[in-house]
Amino acid sequence: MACLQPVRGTHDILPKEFRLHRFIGDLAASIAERFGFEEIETPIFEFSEVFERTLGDTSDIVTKEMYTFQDKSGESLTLRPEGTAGVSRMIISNGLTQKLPLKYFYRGPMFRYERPQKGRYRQFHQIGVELLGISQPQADVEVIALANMLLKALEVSGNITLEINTLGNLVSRNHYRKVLVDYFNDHREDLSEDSILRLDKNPLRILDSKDPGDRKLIERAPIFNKYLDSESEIFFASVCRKLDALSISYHVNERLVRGLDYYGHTAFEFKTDALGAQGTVLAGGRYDGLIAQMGGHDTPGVGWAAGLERLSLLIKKEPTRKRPIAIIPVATEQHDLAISIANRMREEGYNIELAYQGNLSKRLKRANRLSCRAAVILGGDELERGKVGIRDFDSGEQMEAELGALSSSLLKFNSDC
RNA sequence: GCGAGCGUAGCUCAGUUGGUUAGAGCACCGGAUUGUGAUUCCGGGGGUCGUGGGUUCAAGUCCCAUCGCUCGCCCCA
Repeated sequence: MACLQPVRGTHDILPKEFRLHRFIGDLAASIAERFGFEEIETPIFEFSEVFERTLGDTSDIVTKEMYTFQDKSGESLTLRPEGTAGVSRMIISNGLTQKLPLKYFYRGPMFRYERPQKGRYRQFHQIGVELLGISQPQADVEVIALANMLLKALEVSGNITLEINTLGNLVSRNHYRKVLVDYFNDHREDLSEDSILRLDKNPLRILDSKDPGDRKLIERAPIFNKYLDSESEIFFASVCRKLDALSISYHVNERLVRGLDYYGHTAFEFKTDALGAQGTVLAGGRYDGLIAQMGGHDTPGVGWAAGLERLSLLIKKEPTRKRPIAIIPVATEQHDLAISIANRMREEGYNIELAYQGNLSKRLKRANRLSCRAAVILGGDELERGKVGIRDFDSGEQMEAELGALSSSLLKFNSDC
């Protein structure tokens, strides 16, 4: 029986949910297009090195969180855990750094070997954008504005707030890290077990700790802003000023950090309180060091990604779709006619449900259940006079129409649901 | 990987201190109505009670293991 279950953390996407995914994805693609971002797709697996190289050997991520396996030739492959590394590899492989700046939108499944939680799965789906080749704050603001516009268009429920922070440039960040490590070392005995480990592996992440004891220490911890050099300061101020100019509201969260070394300057997250512990709906930042770290020419980049599963949980209104019209033969004698009328109407752009089987009552019942707007009823008596019945499911009225002028008679039944 | 809670029909759930043949609503299928949907009435199919083991005269109920789900921790690229 175990084999008939989906693998832990994966799930089937049935039509209702799929419509929602497509709605979000299509809307995102179209808004991205307004900003000049073109949609691309990279493979859903890469040589493991693509991801390992970007992550370094530091964290749990490589050992614990990736879907890594060997293929038949012995190559180590990894199902992509996120989009940026693949896009970066694509840019290097195709020599696209000749044509900077590059603006890409992508969507598709991602894989992480994690324990499932609310809005968090082993196979999940993301949309994302990357803007490469621009080291000025305009790029950061462009991608944030795009994200903001998308969330607004989606009319997502829950209080979504934009939190933003700067991680500074490399010099500032190293300086701050040193100060932070010193501070926490002085209070080592008060740190949680997890955070003592983080002190060595990833000290900035302590600022994100949920442990109440840690949080007290964090409140009094040195703040990043004070250790920014002037370049970092000017950069962040410029991002904020431009957001103000666009009337995009944000909250500066000095504790907002990123785990990996290639991140710098802007980091941002759109968060909601409606999803428990998994409150980040859309997150991104500047990753100027990434492409160089992967072995390409030093190329700045900034982008974000958002999970469709989480976004879906926040969508209030169902996406609409065109209601179909049913073509219903009364008896088997009309089946051939029905299928040819159905196809003709489809060629003219109508959504047509052909009633395949059952008596008239059942066919109508089924058409009704499929939320058809109307039914074209093909009965022997009417057809002899060159007519068909048209039943309006909303009003309950039924009228006759010329078979030859069917298409125009159906025009008024174009509606969404 | 760690912790807690939960697994009874497609869905939501009931099932007494362990006691005969495991129930309801919704959904589905059929009929009333073989040329007219939603309403109504009548009927029907569906379950190895997540799985395996144990205790017991007797287990959906108690115990152990395992799988899964949910929420949280770690991690969050």
